[in-house]
Amino acid sequence: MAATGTRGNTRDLVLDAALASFGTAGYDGTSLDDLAAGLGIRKQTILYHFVSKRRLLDAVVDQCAGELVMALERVLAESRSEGGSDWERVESMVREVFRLALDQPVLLGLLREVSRPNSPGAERVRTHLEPLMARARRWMEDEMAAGRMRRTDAQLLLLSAYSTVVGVATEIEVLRAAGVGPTLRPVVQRRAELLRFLRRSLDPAVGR
Amino acid sequence: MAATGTRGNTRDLVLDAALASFGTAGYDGTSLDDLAAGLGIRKQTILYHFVSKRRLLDAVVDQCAGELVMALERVLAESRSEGGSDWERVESMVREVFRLALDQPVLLGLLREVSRPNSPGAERVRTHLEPLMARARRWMEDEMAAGRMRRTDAQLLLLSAYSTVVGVATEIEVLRAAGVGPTLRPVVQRRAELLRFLRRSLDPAVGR
DNA sequence: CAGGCTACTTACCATCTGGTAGAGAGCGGG
DNA sequence: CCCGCTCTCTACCAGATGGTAAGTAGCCTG
Repeated sequence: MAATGTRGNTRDLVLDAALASFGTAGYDGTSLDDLAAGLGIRKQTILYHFVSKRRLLDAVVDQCAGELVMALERVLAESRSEGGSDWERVESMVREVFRLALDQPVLLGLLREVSRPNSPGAERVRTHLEPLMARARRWMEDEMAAGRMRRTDAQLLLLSAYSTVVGVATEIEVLRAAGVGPTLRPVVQRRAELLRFLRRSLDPAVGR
Repeated sequence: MAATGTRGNTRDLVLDAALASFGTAGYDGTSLDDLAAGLGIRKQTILYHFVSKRRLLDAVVDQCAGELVMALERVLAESRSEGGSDWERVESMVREVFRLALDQPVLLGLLREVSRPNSPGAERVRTHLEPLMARARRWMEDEMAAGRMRRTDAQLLLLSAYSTVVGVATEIEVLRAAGVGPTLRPVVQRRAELLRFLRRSLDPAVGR
């Protein structure tokens, strides 16, 4: 039948809508019926593509994590081919993450939702991010050993940077709740703070 | 009947349990049945004291906001009687908020839950915090006008500080999820960063 | 001791939840 | 032409959810 069915894009539509809903209303606050209704389809169509609600969340997380990893991979490759310094590489990664976060605010919502302990999907997001983190950590520790990076606790630094990004989600919402329009300034400020923090922690060429 | 009923403390027990559950599992993730079961009472007892689930959340928010306001009021009074400078006053307020947040991590959980847009209770928390914010803002603007405080956007600064505190909740959870034990260091670091940020923005006696 | 108030209970309910079963439409290949 | 595959639908369900109604035990007061 498929009223609007131009091939198999229903799955993607569901994925997008689910991302938005999970990111704003939360997992528990999202009902498959509402989700389906919003798309003009029946809940069973969702369950056909994604077996269960839980697996729908998994799929959403997987897609987002995939996008993130790809984007970072791309930036990393560029920066490497341009032969930038460690610090320039770190900076371009941070900028990319913030760009991604601002382009798709829903991503931040999902991240926030999923970074709650005991949240379904928390584990899954961790399995996605852990290799990324481990890799970054190893790289940083190598650079530290080679004296190209200032010595510090790599893991703690990475986690701190991570939660700063997640914190941006909170901040945007807080600002909107306070009636402040979608200002770019606080976000830019956060980014500047994070970069300053990282630079102070990592760049051996910076005093103090 | 009242099996354990030593006067009217059931209400408070419910309030505490609700705070913990709302703060960790979220509003939608909390069921009155589970909440009651955890206390060894019947759901209807909860509804007797708090009419509806929604109003239970309101009561929890009210109590927490009340505690916060009282704590801040107290610190403010102390600092004033000691005749500290503006900057010392700001610093003691920040320290108090962080102390409160670390003493009762559930508070941060609730704040996080409730600062989500469209969240029931978001509006209520705002009505509690708005007068506080407005007051702080007026005070700051007066101090700025008198030249005792560096000129800046007071509201944006306050909101930024607010979301930093909420962000601490995220950070603690992220760290625990990453297997890092309950370290105090990142929190202390955040506080130091916030204080540095505020000092740079406000204290006319600080360079740069 | 009757009456009412407080605190909590059991009984019950309408609605919503995620999920199962199975039918039907379109379609491509043998 | 019909079989089988993909996709979506209707029909249905068991359990959970928030909430209502009404009862009951203790207790204070007139």
